[in-house]
Amino acid sequence: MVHKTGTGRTTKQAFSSRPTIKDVAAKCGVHPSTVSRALSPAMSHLVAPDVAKRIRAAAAALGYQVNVAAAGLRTGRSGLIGVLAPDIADPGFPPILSGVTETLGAEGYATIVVDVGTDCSREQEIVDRLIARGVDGLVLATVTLNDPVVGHCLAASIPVVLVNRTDAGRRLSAVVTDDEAGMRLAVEHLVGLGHIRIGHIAGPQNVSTGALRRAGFKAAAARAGLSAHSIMIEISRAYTREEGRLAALRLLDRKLAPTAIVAANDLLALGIYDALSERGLNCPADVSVVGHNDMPYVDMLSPPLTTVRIAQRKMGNQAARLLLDQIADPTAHRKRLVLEPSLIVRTSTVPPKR
Amino acid sequence: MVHKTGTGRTTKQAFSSRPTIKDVAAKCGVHPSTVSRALSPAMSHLVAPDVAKRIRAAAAALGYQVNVAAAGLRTGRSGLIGVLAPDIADPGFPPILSGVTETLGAEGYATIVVDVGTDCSREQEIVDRLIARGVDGLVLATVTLNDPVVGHCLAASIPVVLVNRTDAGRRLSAVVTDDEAGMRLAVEHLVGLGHIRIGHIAGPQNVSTGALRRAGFKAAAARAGLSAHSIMIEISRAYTREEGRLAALRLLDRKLAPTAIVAANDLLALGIYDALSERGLNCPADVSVVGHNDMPYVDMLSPPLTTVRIAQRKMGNQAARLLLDQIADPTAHRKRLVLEPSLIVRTSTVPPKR
DNA sequence: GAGTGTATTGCAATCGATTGCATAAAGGGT
DNA sequence: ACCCTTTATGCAATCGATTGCAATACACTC
Repeated sequence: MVHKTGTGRTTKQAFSSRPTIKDVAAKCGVHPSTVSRALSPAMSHLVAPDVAKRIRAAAAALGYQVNVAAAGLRTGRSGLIGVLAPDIADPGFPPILSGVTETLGAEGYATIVVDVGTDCSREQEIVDRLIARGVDGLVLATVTLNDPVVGHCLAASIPVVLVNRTDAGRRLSAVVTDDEAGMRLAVEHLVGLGHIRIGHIAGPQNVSTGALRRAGFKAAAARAGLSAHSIMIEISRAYTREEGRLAALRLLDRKLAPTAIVAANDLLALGIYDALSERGLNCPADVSVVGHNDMPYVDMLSPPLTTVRIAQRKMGNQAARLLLDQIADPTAHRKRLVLEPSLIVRTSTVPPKR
Repeated sequence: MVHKTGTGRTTKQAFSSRPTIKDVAAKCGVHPSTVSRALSPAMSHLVAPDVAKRIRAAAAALGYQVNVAAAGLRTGRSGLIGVLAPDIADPGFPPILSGVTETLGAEGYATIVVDVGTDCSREQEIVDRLIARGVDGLVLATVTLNDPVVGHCLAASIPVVLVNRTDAGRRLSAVVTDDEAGMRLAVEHLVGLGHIRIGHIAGPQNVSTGALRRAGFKAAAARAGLSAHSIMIEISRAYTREEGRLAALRLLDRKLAPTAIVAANDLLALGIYDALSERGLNCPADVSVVGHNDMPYVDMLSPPLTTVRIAQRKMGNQAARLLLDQIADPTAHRKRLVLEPSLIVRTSTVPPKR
């Protein structure tokens, strides 16, 4: 007769499995709901002070921590925020991320960071997965100008804040820097040094920073009195050092090469340095270079890079705050914060030769 | 009398709230459990092929996605992994993180990355919070040699893998590089160039990389025939550029300054560059410098940095794999993977002057 | 001492999914 | 025809916490 009842199953939960609210309740001889109330700041006024104290003591003794996932199931809030990053390995991004997690962490939220890479279809899927995980909000640092993911998020009516990059329709809240102002600073600096043939290596034109900085470059050049044929623009396909190198080569190989180049991004500027040494040219003697972002350690390059500094950490902080506001009041209208950039002059820019 | 009852509460869930398994079940005229089975690869063989197809179609039509948190409550698995990072802004870390998330993401896990900063007490608390969130495992890149958090994790009997840094007792699985071998490569390279007075800027001695690299430096020097008083060591208090600068100054200000310095970390090497220019010295002419980690863009420094390359991404991949194995079989014994470093020779190292 | 509050606490439903067990229907063998 | 498998589906408990409502106890007023 095989009457062996399930073995090992009876262990129930002995082991070192985490204590639950029931364990605390049992230890105190009260109902779980009382424990829940005692431990919730918002509800603790409903339980007798001495009982509450006893419960808190028991909870501490047992090492009890509320199961956030279980609580979230009931309350509908997971305390999770999804962050989509274009490329974590880009040194320009971590400061933004720091800012986001700092502000969010202070409010008890944890962040799930996903490195999207280039693949745009993946982006949609990633957002869906995060929503399935029950995130309370999303921070997107990846959107392209006409990104389908924007409509997708709107349809899901989930709080979203864009950071660094914005969408064409401006349908979502965003924290960005003034891309046009940044380029104006760069161009005015170069014109002030005496440059009259200036090149620009633009970023991908389907992301706002690429398009806006290019427009800003053109506007600033015109404003500074440079004619249309004294500026030249090459568009890179990605914000990478290699793409920057390729675009810079195209610029340098023109009949009338520029005496200064403004990059839409520091990584592109690194590529310019590569291209220059490849062509046997010297920066800044032959060509001045201006970057954008002031990512960490560009002051250690040879030569130290003149670049447009943007307040990345602050950008992250403010994006997080905007998101928190939006979670607190989902009906609130979308907002747009624009941070002012500043120019950090180092030694990659000098007056043109003779 | 304030008898206003909660308004707006009755909304129930109309809105655009996500569909649940019940909605799918209703639409197909089957029981939720059937839907659950149809949608779970492991259980779908239990439901009739045509019904399963109908269910999948309905789920797709409704845009249904399983609520991972709810499922996790029942199954006890959250699909979440916690990662503790020493400092996200350190360019050396993102590649490790990429590796971890890549491997974990492929298996359906999402990662919560927390930047711990310096504060050690915070670390304990962060781990507790992550456990409360129900993470299925932890990747720690932050442990110190005698970190109380190790015992804490052991007590919680939660799968943990250490990465890059290890604990003194070797009580947890870990993926690290051969710190001693790396220093041997550096020292042998310098000795081969003819250096006979070599300095070392060690990292904090309470983390394994700091202690092991220092030990490795000493061993390699002895092995290469350098006497104890021809090597000199300064210990930095943190892996930062500023601490590197300070330690380098101490080294340079000794009566008999070294002709070459090996840093335990590239960030420290940056500080050496700073200190050198501060003292009016030139690298490599006056002092050769070797870094450690080969973090991104150190090839663009002036001069390009000779450094010990470690396979960060691979380290991340393997740590993730180890963690997955440990989750699959919690009784499995702890493992230790040691990756071999290699030396990348650039132009920051040359033979000593005359 | 009845009436009216007010302060505490318990009860039970609920969130969304999973899964062991029971049941029902269909197929097969003799 | 009957019994025994298989196969497919439904039922209901469960995971851990929260919260509206009900119930009890105690205090206070007149």
